[in-house]
Amino acid sequence: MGTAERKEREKLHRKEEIIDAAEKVFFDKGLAMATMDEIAERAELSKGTLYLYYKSKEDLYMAVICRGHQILLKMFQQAAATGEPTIKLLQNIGEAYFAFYKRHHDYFRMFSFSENSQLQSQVSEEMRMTCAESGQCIGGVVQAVIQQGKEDGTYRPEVSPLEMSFVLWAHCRGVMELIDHIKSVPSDGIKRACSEVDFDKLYRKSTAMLVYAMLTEEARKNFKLEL
Amino acid sequence: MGTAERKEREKLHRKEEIIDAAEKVFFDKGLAMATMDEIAERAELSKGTLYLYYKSKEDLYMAVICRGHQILLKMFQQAAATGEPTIKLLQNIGEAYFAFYKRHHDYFRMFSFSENSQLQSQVSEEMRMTCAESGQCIGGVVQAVIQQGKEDGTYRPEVSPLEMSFVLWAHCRGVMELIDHIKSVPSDGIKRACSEVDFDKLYRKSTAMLVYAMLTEEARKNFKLEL
Amino acid sequence: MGTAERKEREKLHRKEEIIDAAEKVFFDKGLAMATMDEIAERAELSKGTLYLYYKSKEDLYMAVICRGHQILLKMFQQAAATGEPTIKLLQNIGEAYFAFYKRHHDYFRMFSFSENSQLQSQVSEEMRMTCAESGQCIGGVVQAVIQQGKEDGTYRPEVSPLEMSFVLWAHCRGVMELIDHIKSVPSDGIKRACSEVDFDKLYRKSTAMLVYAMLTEEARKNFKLEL
Amino acid sequence: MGTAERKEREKLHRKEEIIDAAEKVFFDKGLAMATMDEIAERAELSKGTLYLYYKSKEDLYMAVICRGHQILLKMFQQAAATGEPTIKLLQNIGEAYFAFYKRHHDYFRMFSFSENSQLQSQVSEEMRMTCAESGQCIGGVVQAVIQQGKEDGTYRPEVSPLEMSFVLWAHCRGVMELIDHIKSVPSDGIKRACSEVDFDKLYRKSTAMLVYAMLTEEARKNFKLEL
DNA sequence: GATGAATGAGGCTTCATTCAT
DNA sequence: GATGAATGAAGCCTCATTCAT
Repeated sequence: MGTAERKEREKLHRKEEIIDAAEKVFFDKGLAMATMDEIAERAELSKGTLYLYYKSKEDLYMAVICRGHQILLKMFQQAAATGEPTIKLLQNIGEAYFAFYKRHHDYFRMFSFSENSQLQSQVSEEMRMTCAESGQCIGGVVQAVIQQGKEDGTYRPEVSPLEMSFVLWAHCRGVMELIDHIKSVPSDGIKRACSEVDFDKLYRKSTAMLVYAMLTEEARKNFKLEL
Repeated sequence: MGTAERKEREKLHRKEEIIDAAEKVFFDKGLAMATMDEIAERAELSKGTLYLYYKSKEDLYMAVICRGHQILLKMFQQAAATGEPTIKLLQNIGEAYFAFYKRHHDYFRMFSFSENSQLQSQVSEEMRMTCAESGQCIGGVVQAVIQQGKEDGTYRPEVSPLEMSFVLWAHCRGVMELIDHIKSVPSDGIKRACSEVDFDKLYRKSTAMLVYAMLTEEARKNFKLEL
Repeated sequence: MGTAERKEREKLHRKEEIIDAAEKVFFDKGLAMATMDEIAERAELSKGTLYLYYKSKEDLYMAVICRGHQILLKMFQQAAATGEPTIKLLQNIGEAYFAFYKRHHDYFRMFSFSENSQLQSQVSEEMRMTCAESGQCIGGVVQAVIQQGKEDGTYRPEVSPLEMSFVLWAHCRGVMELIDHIKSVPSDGIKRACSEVDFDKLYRKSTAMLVYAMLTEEARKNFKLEL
Repeated sequence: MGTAERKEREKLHRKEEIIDAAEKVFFDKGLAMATMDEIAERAELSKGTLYLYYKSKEDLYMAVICRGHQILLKMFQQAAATGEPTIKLLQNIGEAYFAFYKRHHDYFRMFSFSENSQLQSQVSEEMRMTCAESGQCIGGVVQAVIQQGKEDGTYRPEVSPLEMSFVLWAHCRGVMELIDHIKSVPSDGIKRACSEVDFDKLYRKSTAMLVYAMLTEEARKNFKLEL
């Protein structure tokens, strides 16, 4: 019956509204400082209702993470679907990740925080799974592109798509975290030392270094690595 | 007079004892779940005494971070002082970082967590400075080695030691964080997919990829990059 | 709907219950020594619930003050509504204030304490306003009576009701505070010196002195001032 | 011996220094918010030393009160020693009290607070006595002036110097407390209502009202009471 | 006499979560 | 399904006072 469907739709819609409110609060206050009261108020719902849809504050936090995953996934998928040569696709993805960091700064920071093991232990099994899956999808896009690149002779045959997707993902994240940290830390010492560093370029360069190492001799001919 | 000196020494010693206790609790419970009560009990001191030496729980947390920095710094310094060729030295440092991750797992995790901006905002200006400085020393070791390698023709002239120290540091951290995360997440899905991945090797490979990209043509001849 | 009304009523009732408990504790221990624990226990509520109704211990203290204001206001209103000649009404109010001091000793003391500026700074803006208003109502009663007396020729035309209400109020309070202080201080020296002073009479006499000064020549004829 | 004397002098001097520091802190923070740490720091002494000279924070507070008493006493004595007619002397004292309120605002407020019975119960018997005595001296000056006025026919024979000194003292204090309260309370409502009240004049007027009532018929001829 | 490190009791307040309506 | 009042466990931190040096 349409009734059940409608109910289901409404339920999903309500869940989205809650996340709308939650993410604003989490962005602003962080997990520890956020309160269910504030989220409820922002969602124009009672605190009790929040618990009707999410088991705990931590689950709600992870639900926001999941939404972030969806956004990033979409960006990756678009980056990988331009029909350009595979070597360009990987660059596109790198750019997409950087764009995500810049445009969705708050999500990016939540991603890092969400791996905290104390947090994980407080999240429901179910939500943890959901989130892990949405995270894997993202990695899947990278893997697929590398696989494709292997097949068309761009990447060396010994390259493992799974491994290299890990490496690229971890690398990019590590570099962006560093950039983020340096920019946010109010240490004049560091800031002065880094005044000449162009972090945007550095991100691209460093990623290119990894890609370069994966290329076949043939592909390297068309790839100019600038340090 | 010796009296003042002794007092000073005892004060420092007491601070160390407090950190001894604090780190055990933080390792075990994380910042949020750790309580000053437990730390005091473990240090066999009253809670009030803790506050005589550290301004807040967060400051104490950062003091533990600083100790971790010291440990890592020492490991980096030893890795860089073997007298081996510069190309080896960077590998040594990479290995040292990985060894640190494995031996001092808890410190490593605290490092990541400590960059949380909510936390930073609760730490006293003074402690934030202290910690930032100890962190910079570590980077300094890497920079120096790269500089040395540039001078002896191992690394390309266009390599910037500051930039590359950032990249290497961030890369290694990113990869180790990923490894740590995959290992700790109880998602069977990921685990199965990764069952064949040798993470130790992957760490080395990925780091080598970056190093490789930095090498001069000459140096590459003696460097075998395995993917 | 009646539901909302009932809820509202219950809420007010709960607030009253909390004040019931709080005033007992404040009377007994004073602000500094009173604890929210004890108030909660006396109210048979959890401590958290207290904070659902009052923002802080200080706000709760002021809420008790407000109740005291209500009591005094009622006493003043009754004293001013006997239909007696205006000269008697002011005496009635003076008597009412003295009766309040004797019957509601604890409230009286709290009134003095509540003007402490340290305390005021810890009270919420909202509560401060509420309390200030309830205080002003009391003064309003005195003003009205003086105004009435001016109009019927009892008090001199140059008498300002606002000013004289201030003076009478302050005078009475000052005298009662002194009496209270002398009685409570365990200094034998003072006690002996005052053994012959009839404080009840003194209060009346001193107030009469002020009233006398306000009277028209005409009214003075019917007013016997005893010193 | 001179040695013992010198020691005594030094001890007194040290006690004064401590009060110097303490009063600054109490003026600034009030009793509850003041800490022995801050007082010690301001006195450039260790906390332990404070306790060598004063038994408790409360005792120290009362020691400051005593100093205030001395100041006021001196002002009263000067006011009463001008050789003017007795009717003027009482006015002088009233003016002196008002001047004290204005110049030594902080002492004045402490006077009020010091009568709090919770505080009294925490003060040492010894200090309480000392303070009570210094307080009585002040009243003594007023009494003496009234006595003198009785003898020279200014005040009615039935006037009791002890009682009237109480009344005048209490009255003045009550009026000044009210003025102080109105000025410090940030309630616009009250402020607007009082914008036309000249509090300095009101203080004088109200005090004159009391004095007027005490005068003999003869004396009243030369006394113009303005309301 | 002076110090200042150590104490430790205890206060206020916050919030995630539940449950009766 | 929605509410929101009530809970109650804990947490961080303060500070007057003491005492060994």
